[in-house]
Amino acid sequence: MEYKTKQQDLILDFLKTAKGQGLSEHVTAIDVTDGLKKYGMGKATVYRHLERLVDKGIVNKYFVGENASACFELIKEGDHQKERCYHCRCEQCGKLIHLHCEELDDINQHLESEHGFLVNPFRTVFYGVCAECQKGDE
Amino acid sequence: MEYKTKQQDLILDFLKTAKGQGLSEHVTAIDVTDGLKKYGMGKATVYRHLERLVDKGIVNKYFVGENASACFELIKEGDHQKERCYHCRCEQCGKLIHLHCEELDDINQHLESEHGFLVNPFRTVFYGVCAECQKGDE
DNA sequence: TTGCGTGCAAAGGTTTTGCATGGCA
DNA sequence: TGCCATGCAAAACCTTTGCACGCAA
Repeated sequence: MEYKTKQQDLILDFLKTAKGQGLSEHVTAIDVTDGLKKYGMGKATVYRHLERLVDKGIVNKYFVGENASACFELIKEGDHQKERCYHCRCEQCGKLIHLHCEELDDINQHLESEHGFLVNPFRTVFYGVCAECQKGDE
Repeated sequence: MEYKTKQQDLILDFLKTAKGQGLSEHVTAIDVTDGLKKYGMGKATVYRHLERLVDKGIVNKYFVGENASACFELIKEGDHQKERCYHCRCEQCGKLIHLHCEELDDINQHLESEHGFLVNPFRTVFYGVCAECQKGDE
């Protein structure tokens, strides 16, 4: 049995509107904790809810960057069908790039048919160097 | 100036032979620490050396799975040219699959030419579900 | 002898857990 | 009234840092 609580809604709302709060789409548990501290929410509650949302398949959890903190992202409705969103992480400036690309869909299909591996695009992050940082290197 | 020490060699040897020690190619700092504890090696030394090896480009550091612990992997000679090695992580059984695939090289080229993003294959991990676990699901 | 490398312990940051209390059904 | 959810604090966990000593050059 599961109860419906204020905190539950607050966390979901925060994830939905994270972009408007000066944060990127990539939100750490700390971000959520800090953002909701004003409502008197404890961090344990945040962690417990985020974990539960991940289990339910509503939220995606992934790791980017050097630090050991996980990122959470709401999975949008459309994402299940075609609006797949891939992440590229620049190892130099730390920027995280969202991109939608059919070629990447193709490679997932290839991995599935040839290697039997079904890719989860929400979790997968490409590491590398972004265009700007490549310019800076030269 | 850099000194040559016993510990340095021990860590490199451990990475080279990790596979033979009941571990996969994917070794965490904890694995190294535990494996070399018998030689009286402190964990700080392990972390400092691993970081240095990463800076030198000898060892690759990447994150897999739920826990926040980093994995380290020796970069083999051939890898720099064509023997690129991609990682696939099964979200269900936790298995980590190494694979060499030209199609994946193609996608990297695509990301570079079309999106200006230069992928680092050593860091990039595909998340998803492996063949066996897909069978189990049905 | 110089000063980098080491090991220990302590600190730092993130996440998990225990427990008494509060709130939903 | 039951019992899940919450908040606080403490613990667990991985990693980094400070410091005195040891060892390579």
